[in-house]
Amino acid sequence: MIYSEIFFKLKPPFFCCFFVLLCPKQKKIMGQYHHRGIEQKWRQYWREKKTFIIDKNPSDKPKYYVLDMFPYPSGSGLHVGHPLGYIATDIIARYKRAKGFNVLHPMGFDAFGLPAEQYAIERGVHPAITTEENAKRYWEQMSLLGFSYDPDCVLRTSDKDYYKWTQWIFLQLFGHYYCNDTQQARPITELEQVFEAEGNQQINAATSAKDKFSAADWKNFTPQEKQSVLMQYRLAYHSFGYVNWCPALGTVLANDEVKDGKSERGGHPVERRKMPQWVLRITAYADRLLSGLNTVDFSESIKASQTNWIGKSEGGQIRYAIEGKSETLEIFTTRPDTIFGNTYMVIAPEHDLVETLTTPEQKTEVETYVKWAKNRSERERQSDTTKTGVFTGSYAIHPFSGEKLPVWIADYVLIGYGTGAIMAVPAHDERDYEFAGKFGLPVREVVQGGNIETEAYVAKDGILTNSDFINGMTVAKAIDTMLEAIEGRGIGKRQITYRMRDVIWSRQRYWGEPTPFKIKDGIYYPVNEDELPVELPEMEDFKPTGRPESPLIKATEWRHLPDGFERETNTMPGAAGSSWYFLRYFDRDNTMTFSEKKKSDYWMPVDLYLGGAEHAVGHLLYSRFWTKFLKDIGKVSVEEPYKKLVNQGMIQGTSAIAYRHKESNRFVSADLMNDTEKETLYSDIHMDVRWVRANVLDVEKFRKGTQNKDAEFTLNDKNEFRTDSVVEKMSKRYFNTVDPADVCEEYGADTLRIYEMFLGPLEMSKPWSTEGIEGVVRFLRRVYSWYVDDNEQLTLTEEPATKEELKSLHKLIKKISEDIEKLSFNTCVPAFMVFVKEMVENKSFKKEIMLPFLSVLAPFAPHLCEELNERTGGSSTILEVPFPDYDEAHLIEAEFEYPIQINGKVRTKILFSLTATQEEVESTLAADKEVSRWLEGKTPKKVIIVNKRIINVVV
RNA sequence: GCCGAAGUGGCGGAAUAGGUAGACGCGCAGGACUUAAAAUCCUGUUCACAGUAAUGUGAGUGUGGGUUCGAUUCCCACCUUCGGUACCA
Repeated sequence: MIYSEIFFKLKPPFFCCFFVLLCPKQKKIMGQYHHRGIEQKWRQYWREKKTFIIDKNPSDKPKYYVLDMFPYPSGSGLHVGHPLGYIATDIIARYKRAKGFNVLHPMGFDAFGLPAEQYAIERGVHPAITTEENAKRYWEQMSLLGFSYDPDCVLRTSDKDYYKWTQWIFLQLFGHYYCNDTQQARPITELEQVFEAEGNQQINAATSAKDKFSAADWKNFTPQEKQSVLMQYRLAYHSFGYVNWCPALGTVLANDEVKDGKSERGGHPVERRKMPQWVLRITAYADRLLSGLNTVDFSESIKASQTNWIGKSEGGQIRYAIEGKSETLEIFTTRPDTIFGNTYMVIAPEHDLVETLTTPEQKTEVETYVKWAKNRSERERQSDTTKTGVFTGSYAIHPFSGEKLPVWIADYVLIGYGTGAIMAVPAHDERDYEFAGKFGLPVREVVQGGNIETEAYVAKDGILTNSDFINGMTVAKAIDTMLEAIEGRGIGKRQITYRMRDVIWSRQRYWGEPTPFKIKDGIYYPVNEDELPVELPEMEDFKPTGRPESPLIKATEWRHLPDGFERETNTMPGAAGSSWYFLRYFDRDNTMTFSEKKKSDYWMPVDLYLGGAEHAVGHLLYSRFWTKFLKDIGKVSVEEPYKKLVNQGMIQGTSAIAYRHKESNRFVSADLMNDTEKETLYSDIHMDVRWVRANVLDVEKFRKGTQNKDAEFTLNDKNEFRTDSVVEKMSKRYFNTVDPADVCEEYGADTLRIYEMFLGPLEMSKPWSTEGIEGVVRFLRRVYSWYVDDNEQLTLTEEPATKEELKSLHKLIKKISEDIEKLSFNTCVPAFMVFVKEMVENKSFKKEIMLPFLSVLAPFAPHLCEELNERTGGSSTILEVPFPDYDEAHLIEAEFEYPIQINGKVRTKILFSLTATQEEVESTLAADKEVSRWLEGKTPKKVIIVNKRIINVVV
């Protein structure tokens, strides 16, 4: 096409000479690497021959399960940042397969949930349609990169054959409680039998129940009462409590979906609101989620995030009597040693005792404060930490000194943590110190070591004072002694508290799994298993209602059942489908069970799980929790779903910033002004990165691509318009996205695969830049022309390889296999480059070398290697060609050129046999001219020889 | 504040059971081919100083110390950047 354009523009005499000149070149070009034809051909081959489809039945072959976190198919399609992890896992998958493993490498779509639904609402198109379109587009984009996903595994969490089982698992959670004695989920029917026989006094279970009852009580309960008691034990339960309500999204959100008081998605403000909700009792599994971390291979930062999120803290729960009242106040503390420094009490504004404790004199003040505090948004509360509070008028009695302690209400005490009440020890807690200072409450030092005149002393280091029977003890000893004393007097107990809350599992949104329940007379009845799935009704108007209720409420026909029952209308959160999808890939079409145990016993756990660090707490905790539960009920055998987890770094975008005058439509080249001018006189405008190369804007492309046709440009003295560049998240909104399909078209999929690996370590974040991709193009071109000459003839010869050639090859095999195992893909690329360069330079065309090389390169550049494998006579796909093993025999060296250091500085190099003795080395060194020059006549004190590394002469 | 990760040429980054710092690639400079350009190939490229040059000398992996024959790698203190998290008692 390019040539023909030139032809038309040329005048006839030119035309002829150009044509003559072109001919030999044309021929040369024919013998060059053309990625388009090759890559298309092999993609088609793989598809038609079903190369990537494997038998999912258990076999004798060792298995390897390599999994990517599946994407939610957003409307913007993939950008070059997404495939980074997919390329890495594909290399692993192809490598392991060639190493003889039975490899499962699936891909699917996390299609339900908020992002997909928001996109649909913005477009005004039904989410079922947008999801379908987007998933299709993702799949096409992924196919371009040559990923070896098994097409028979592909699943969507929004398919009813899939979400049937999401609902089924939810019902199992509903049907079980957690027994703390056996540390295991048990059927709720067992619990009913116990209640029937002996009440709940002896039950040690994970529960929100506070009240104790006897067998007789149980029998007297109404059916509603019985159900509401059981709800307090179920692992999936319905409750009424404070939740994160986001009015803009029209739904409640889980704690991990709220960041800085705003919704993670969209950044809308979030309020606290009391609402009925479905909740999962993940806290029952807190300890197992924590201890399981020691058995898996996750990065330190992920383990740390999860540990922090679970937030286990050990301490004591202490009951305080209230002066003149029968009620008691329960508090939780990790510092019972400081109890003699306790000078007042604080309860949260939402605390149950607020009303009881408020005296008539304080009533108005308390009501005003509580109302103010409750209406305060999370955001305000977090950004403004100055202490506020109000006195209730009541006093608690110190359990040891008998002192009267004023009870205050303050919003620095959170209802969601511990008991929602604290014993305030201002001398040894920063928050209490600030509060006491502000409201003139006494500060009493009980641990020596700080200066409480100026600040609270919080270190757990010092000797107890002013503390009766624990005086003179260390903090650690005092904590233990005090806990003993509390238990001894029966005023409290040792207590472990978790920061992690039970997770709210209902959303007032359309695009999710319907929660499979029917309601009648206030009782929630699970839908029968044989009625699953409860299908999501098709609705024209699926938008949020704006009220705290699901849009499904409008599906009246669907909702009202003929037998007088009403369907639950809340749907499940996006995290539901992703909590177990890894169990479905290898048994996608099973209609009898969610995942056949025989198969999961073979395939689970996932050997390598790769994905973004943003799922460090949410998805990873939920899926670990579900796996543990499914193990408890005997449906899977693994305690942990992922053996090894790696987070790939983000590929950021490099945005191009142009400056437009604030008063006019004039853009000024960035090098023509200073930073102050940029800030004060100009607005930053993101330019589409496709218009910019090396910080210079192509003004013509801008004019063609923009709506802003009247823009004027002030160029610099080189007639260029320069932009500034900023590294930030790759996103449509910043016009800095790069489509992998464009890169594939221009440079090829193999090039993109290798280039993304070459950019740097997998786990590190790095900005995208196309500068440098040429190096990879040149490399692949060189590989091609090593096998195929300018006349499209194969170069390979039958001649036996030399010792040196075999050594280089086996060094490469060793390096590549070791580095792939370490996931160090970036270091593989230079090894390939050096090897090929060496072979080409030495004009080495030995089949003995070139055939194994193809297998080694194939995981990285599958299309090219398939092509060359076929041309060199390979009969099967390269996936079936075993990855070569290296042979130590080829790697043995007889001698080594040692760098010679004199006093730690390298001065020369001398070749020694690896068997040379210390004496031989020393005498050679003594005779060496260069060495003696540096010795300046002195005798060496010591000669250190490090085998195959270095020789250091110490003078 | 707390937790985690990371600081190496103009740039992306190599090298850590302590052993030649800067592999490989980009960029840049020079050269070959070409009437010319593109493409391709070759050479050089950490910095400073000296020399016409080959080369030589010194410094050098965020900063300051320490251990060692030898430190990018280990130890101590600090600085900076990024990510997570935060009134969690």
